[in-house]
This record gives sequence, structure tokens and C-alpha cells, in this order.
Amino acid sequence: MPELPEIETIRHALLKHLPGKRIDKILVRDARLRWPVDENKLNQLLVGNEVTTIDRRSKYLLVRLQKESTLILHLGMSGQLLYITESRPFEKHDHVIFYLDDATELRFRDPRRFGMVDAIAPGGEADYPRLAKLGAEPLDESLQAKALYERAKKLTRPIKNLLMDANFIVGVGNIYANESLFYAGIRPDKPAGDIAAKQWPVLLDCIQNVLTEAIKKGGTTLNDFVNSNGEGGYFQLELAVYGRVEEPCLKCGATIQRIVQTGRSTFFCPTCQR
DNA sequence: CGGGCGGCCTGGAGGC
DNA sequence: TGCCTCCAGGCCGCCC
Repeated sequence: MPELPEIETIRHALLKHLPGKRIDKILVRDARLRWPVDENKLNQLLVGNEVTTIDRRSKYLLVRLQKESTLILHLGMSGQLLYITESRPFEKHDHVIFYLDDATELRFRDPRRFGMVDAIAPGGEADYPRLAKLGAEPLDESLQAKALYERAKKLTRPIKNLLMDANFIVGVGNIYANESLFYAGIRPDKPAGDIAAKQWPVLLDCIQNVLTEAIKKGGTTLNDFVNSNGEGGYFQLELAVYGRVEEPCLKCGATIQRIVQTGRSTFFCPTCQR
């Protein structure tokens, strides 16, 4: 369940290995991902080009190549990117393999196949459908809490649902939405429009702190997340509310509650969060 | 337009 | 031991 900190961790790991390497060949072992993998498009746009750098937008990894083509990856729920330096047999869910010019490989592994592998032609990013409607980057220093307040002030849906909506703010999934709202002292089921203008800077600050701390710890490892070195993160040791139903609140000792919001588990402290 | 929800997908856990 | 059901959840598409 990679969210922004996990993707950022993977991006940093890949930056140590990929830049300067040329993609020599691409093997699509199973094209049935979230959208069918277009093998011809990958070959045309990516093969023969060197990686220049790697960016992130929302939970997408953007591997930049020469000639301004881009490899775009999404890890969905269970995706992993493995950087492989010595010959290793394929595993069942190794779906796409990028062979590099120094005999190393990048493998896209994804048991649940919610992930995505695609290529973007030069100049095509602005119109790329998955990127076009994305909301604010939470760690963007120019992001103003006031702008979020203005967008949210007439909305009736619960604040937690809004935080998980990538059209509003990106990179915040179930874990970090729960955690951020705990630190901000806001009930997850509070209507987004009921959050006062003066509360938004507090909330944004909590979101940024939670994400930044998680990045420092290498992300959260629950079921599936492993970074490109095959190592999990450590942020799960510091989760204040996520997954802690019936356990005592770390601030006040009250019992953490679990509710379901639009099919997703929500955890909160009924005393600290109002 | 806002907002809820079903479906995609597999592995692991729990019940019997 | 094995079969069944449920759950995890990012994101799209459909619906009201």
C-alpha cells in the first residue's frame, strides 16, 4: 500500500542505480495490469534511451529518459520495483522486466496487479489522463493552507475522504489520512466544509509532518511494501492510530475507535479528535 | 457538479 | 487439511 513516503523512498533508492543506464530490452511477461501494458509503445519510446533522472508526481514514478520520453509507473496496492544485479529466476508476479546496458535489471512485481506501467511520449505529459486532474502536492513549499480551505469550505463530505481524494491533495492514502487527522485533533467524519479557516494551517502542518517523518523512516511496511533494496520501512512502529482499534490513545489513554468510511477503515481517538 | 459505491485483484487470516 | 469468506485499498467508472 505505497503512499507518498513509500514512493519517495523507492525513488531515492532507484536514483542511486538508474541514471546513466540505458534500457536495452523490455520483457512483458504479463500485460494484465490496472490497464493493459502496451508493449509496442514501451519499446518505441523507451528502448535505446538512457535514464536521466526520476521524478514523482502523486504516487506515480516518472523515470525520465533521453529524447524526453518518460516511463511512468504506479505500484497500486502491492507493487514492488526490484533492482537486480545478478541473475535471479522470475517469480510468479514479475510482470515487466527492464534490461539495462550493464546487465542489471529493473523488475516490476505486483501480485494484485493494481499497478501500472506505461510510456509517455515527449510533450505528452500535460495531456496524460492519469496526471491531468491531480491535486496539490502536500510537500510543495508554495502550497497555501488558505487555498485548501477555499476549495473545501463548501464541501459536505467527511474530511478524511477529501484528504484521500487525489484530485484534492495527492499522496495521502488511508494510513496517512488517519495519522494526520489524529495529530490535527480533527474527527475523520467531520464535514470538510466545517473545518475553520484557522484550522487548515494546523491540518496541513500535520500532513506535512507525518509525511516527512515517514519518509525519514523509509516508509511504512505493513503487508506488501518493500523498497528497491528489498528492505521494509520502519514508520509502522510509530503509527498513532492506524490499525490500533481498541488500544489506548497515545495522548490521552482513551480507546481508539474504528469506523468504516466509504468502505475504508478509519481509526481515531474520540476524545482527542473533535 | 458533488459524493457514494462497485469492481478490479491476490494472498493471508480466520472460521468450521 | 481444505474449503469458504472476508479483508486489505488506489483508482476509475458508474450512478444518483
